[in-house]
Amino acid sequence: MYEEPLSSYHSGSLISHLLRKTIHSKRPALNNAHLYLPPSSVSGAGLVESGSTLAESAQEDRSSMSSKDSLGESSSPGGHASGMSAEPERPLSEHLQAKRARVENIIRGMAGSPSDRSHGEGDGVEGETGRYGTEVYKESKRKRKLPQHQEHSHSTTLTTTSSANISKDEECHKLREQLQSMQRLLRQLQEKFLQMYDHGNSENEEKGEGDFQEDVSEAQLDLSIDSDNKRIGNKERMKADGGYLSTERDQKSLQEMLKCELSRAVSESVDMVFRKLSVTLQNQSPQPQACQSPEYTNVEKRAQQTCAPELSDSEDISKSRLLEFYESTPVPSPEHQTEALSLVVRKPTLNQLGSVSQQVKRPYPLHQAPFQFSYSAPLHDSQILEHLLKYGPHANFGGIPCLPPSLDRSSPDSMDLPWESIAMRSKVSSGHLGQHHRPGALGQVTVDSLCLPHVKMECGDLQSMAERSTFMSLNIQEGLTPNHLKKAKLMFFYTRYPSSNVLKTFFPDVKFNRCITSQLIKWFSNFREFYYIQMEKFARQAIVDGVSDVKDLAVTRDSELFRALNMHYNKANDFQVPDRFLEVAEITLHEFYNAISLNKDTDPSWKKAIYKVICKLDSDVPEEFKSPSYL
DNA sequence: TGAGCACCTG
DNA sequence: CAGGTGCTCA
Repeated sequence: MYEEPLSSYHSGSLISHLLRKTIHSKRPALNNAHLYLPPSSVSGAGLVESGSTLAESAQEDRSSMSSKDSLGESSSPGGHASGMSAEPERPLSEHLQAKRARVENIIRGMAGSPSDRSHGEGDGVEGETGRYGTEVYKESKRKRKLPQHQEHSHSTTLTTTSSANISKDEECHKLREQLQSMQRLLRQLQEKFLQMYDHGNSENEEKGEGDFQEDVSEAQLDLSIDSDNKRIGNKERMKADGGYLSTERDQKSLQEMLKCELSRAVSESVDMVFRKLSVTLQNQSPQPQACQSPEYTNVEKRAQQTCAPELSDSEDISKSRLLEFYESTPVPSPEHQTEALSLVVRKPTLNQLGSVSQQVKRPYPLHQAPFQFSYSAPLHDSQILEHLLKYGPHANFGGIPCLPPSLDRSSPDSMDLPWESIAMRSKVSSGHLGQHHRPGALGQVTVDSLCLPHVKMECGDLQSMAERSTFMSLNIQEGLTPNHLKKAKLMFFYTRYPSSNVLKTFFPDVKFNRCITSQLIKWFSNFREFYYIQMEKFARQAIVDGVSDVKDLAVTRDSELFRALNMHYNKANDFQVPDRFLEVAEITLHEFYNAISLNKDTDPSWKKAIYKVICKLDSDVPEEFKSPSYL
């Protein structure tokens, strides 16, 4: 679809990536399916022999697998995953107004968003964080050390407000290009918006049943996560009211409204920026009179607030400079902030329940945030717009796991990683994982892990140290968090015997050392222990119960055995356990059953043979888990 | 010798 | 889940 030809910052790939994400409403249930081995064929020796073949055939078409459990995705305990809480009734007009306001907020936010960012920008930050890696575990030191780079760069920007030597034409040209690309993106946003809206409508009218599509359109429609957490989506409410058709007209009008707002905002913001540019270029004064003009719209006011000192800076008004220009914007007064911060992340979702006053709380100057968000991946307006495209200005950026230095930025993958991810929140501060976490919803949440510069700007807005540490924890970790544990447990559904390399690959946000590695290995060891204990227990129980044939021992999602395992590794039950795990569990159960039946358990090392079998049955862990922010 | 594992224990 | 222990293996 849409590609950004002028883009020097991957917006094209980002967009297509997002569109892909959107299109694939469901993650493939098992993209790493292994050859299924019927229990009858599982004699220990045979399996061991075919071990390597097994691994190779892991890529085989899954159709070769017998699907005893047809429950598959649909067996997901559906309802709970919607994450929608009931909302007190609210008049439709009010709701529409709220949406309208949100759209305006987006646009205002866009007006103040960084135009671009050079790839070099992150270097300093990364270098800084990279050095922390050393053996020592003193987090506090780390935190104190980190902000330096930012402080430096920002104060530099703030203080050098003179002598722009570069050709104004060139400058103008660059800005124009950026603005044009921004304009295109805004249009894209608009189209996407309406497209999704329409799509969502038809989907829902056809199906009448909430599914991922609805989730997507809902997420995109509902441009903000209301701070009071009371709202539910338009459609949700309509559904509650007993149908869509009756409210079709309202939706249409809302749609029209959105269209108008977006069109207006696009032209306004572009015009405004051009105006601002010309004003700034004319009088290199940091305080153009235009700023005071009362007739400016809110959008313009926002931009005027940001227009102050910086454009005159520098030998080279590069993209990164422009970004700093925005980032170093002086903290606006509260009454302005309510408008200006709309684009910006205020805080992790959990505490987004907070009041509007949170928006104006900024205990630290932007550039003096008491802790650092290093973002190795450069962030761009396109990314911001993409995020808005999906989530709106208030969407949760809380899970932003800035790419750890360990991820080589030169690697093409490092750019992609955040997009593959799910917002992660440390259980330390968030309690439980959101209910939204289910495979089908992966695509929906991916962009939450954007590393937007605004996050850095807003870190001062976080209210509690707990939140800050949560944010910190999203950078490179020197310890394992409860979220890592949870992730490890989910990984166990795929691999019972992960290699160290796998662990390193799938915990990229963890700074590995001997201790961490052994801890992770220990975790999996404990998982296996529980797993095998359950297997033995249920196998013995089956024998006691008089089960005479292994074929009568099936492991389905209804099985007690599965419930026990699921309770252990997936307590919140918000993860769709892969079918393959059920198969492996069944094989394991059969192994135990057979061994016990044959009195092999008299041999003290009788389990070893079983272990040998089971360790061959590991699957590849899905790519999503590679994201540092998964969960 | 160290890594990785299972097992036992708290 | 982590600590300790003993075993195996490279």
